[in-house]
Amino acid sequence: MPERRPRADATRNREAVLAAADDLFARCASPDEVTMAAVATAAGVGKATLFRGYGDRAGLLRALWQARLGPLWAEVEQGPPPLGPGTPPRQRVAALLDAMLCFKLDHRHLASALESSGAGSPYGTEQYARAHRLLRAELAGLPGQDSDFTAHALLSAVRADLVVHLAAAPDHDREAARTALAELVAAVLGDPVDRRADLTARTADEARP
Amino acid sequence: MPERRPRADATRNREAVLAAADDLFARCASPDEVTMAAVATAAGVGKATLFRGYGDRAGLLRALWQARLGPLWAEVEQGPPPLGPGTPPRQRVAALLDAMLCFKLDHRHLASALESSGAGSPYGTEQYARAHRLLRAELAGLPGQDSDFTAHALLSAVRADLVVHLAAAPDHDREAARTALAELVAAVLGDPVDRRADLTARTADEARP
DNA sequence: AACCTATACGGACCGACAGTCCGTTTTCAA
DNA sequence: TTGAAAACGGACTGTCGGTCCGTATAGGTT
Repeated sequence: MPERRPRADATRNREAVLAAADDLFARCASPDEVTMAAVATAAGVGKATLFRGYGDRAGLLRALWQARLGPLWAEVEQGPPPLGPGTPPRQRVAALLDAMLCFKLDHRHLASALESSGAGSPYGTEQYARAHRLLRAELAGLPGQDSDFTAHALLSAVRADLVVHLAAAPDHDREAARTALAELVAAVLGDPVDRRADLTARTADEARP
Repeated sequence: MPERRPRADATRNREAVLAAADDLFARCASPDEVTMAAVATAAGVGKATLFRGYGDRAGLLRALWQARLGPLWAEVEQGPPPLGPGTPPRQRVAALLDAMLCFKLDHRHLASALESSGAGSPYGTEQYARAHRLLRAELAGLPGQDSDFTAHALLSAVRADLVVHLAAAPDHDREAARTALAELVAAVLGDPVDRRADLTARTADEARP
């Protein structure tokens, strides 16, 4: 079997569809006002081409997400610290969550499209499973609670629709959000340094009668 | 204006619809195989009666959720400790989250129906706003991080689809889940007792070269 | 009991959208 | 050049949420 490579027009159209979809999701307020027909038209392509290329709506969303997430994930898997492997667990977990928050802030439209109209719940997607496995593995090297549940809980703090909700607030501030998340992570991990300082200060305040 | 009360058949039908919907959601695997027509038929009622009574699908879901959640919410607002008011913040937050976890475990089908096919994201519903306000208020009385974000993060740890996902695992154990959540809450709140003990142990381990 | 009307009922109907089918066009290797 | 595999596109279908409107009924009035 000579293993033909795909035809030129096919790959060209794949690209066009992804670009068109990205653009439309960015432009529209709600993900589900972006119909498959609209994507097809915007990409200058027939509807069947969408479905042939991606199976269904959820497939298109997943592919688009995958394409955008690719670089970040590569950095996580084989990049330098603090995202890459070989980083001490505490720092890597913090870096991972910070990166996810930033990524989702930068790709809100896609993120919410994926979660809401995408494929029901994010749990059960391969993406989620990978992120969860990684996080759980890092947490397992740390003292403290049930690493499986903790990984879920940390990931849930950067879920797309929560991020979208936070970012939609009139007084939203990216850096403040990152700080708040970092503090949460530190608290959950029981960061020895911050926690000790924090404890000390609080004790000093409260102990004074 | 004499403020007529609704006709007897109207209220009877309202009940019937709620009961039928609850039953159907419990019986079906995925929430969106429960069509409005099916609910109408199961309730022995015309489709228009559903829409007249609840506006749209999301409205029906919300009403159903509200009806089931009512008792719990009443307990939170005016019941005895630890759920009711007057409880010390740490304990009340823990009790609230535990209660939410249990409630969602007991009403998985409804919970996931509400979140997935319901009305897109839970943020923006009055229900969520109330829970968030309450939690934030309790957290504000505690030292530590940004109480607004922390409230969101804690609530996200008991989101319906996460709970459903956890409960679907073959080795799921209700008590273990409650414990894991309680530990998470303690960590996030920086529970002074547990935390200090924990710190001591860990420091002793790590400090030794 | 007969009557009257606001209120509610129900199922035929509509528009929209995800997903499919099939005749036509394009690529590309021989 | 040619022919067949690969890809295309838009008309078509099935389903579902939601509406419309003629009909039935509750329940107050006489």
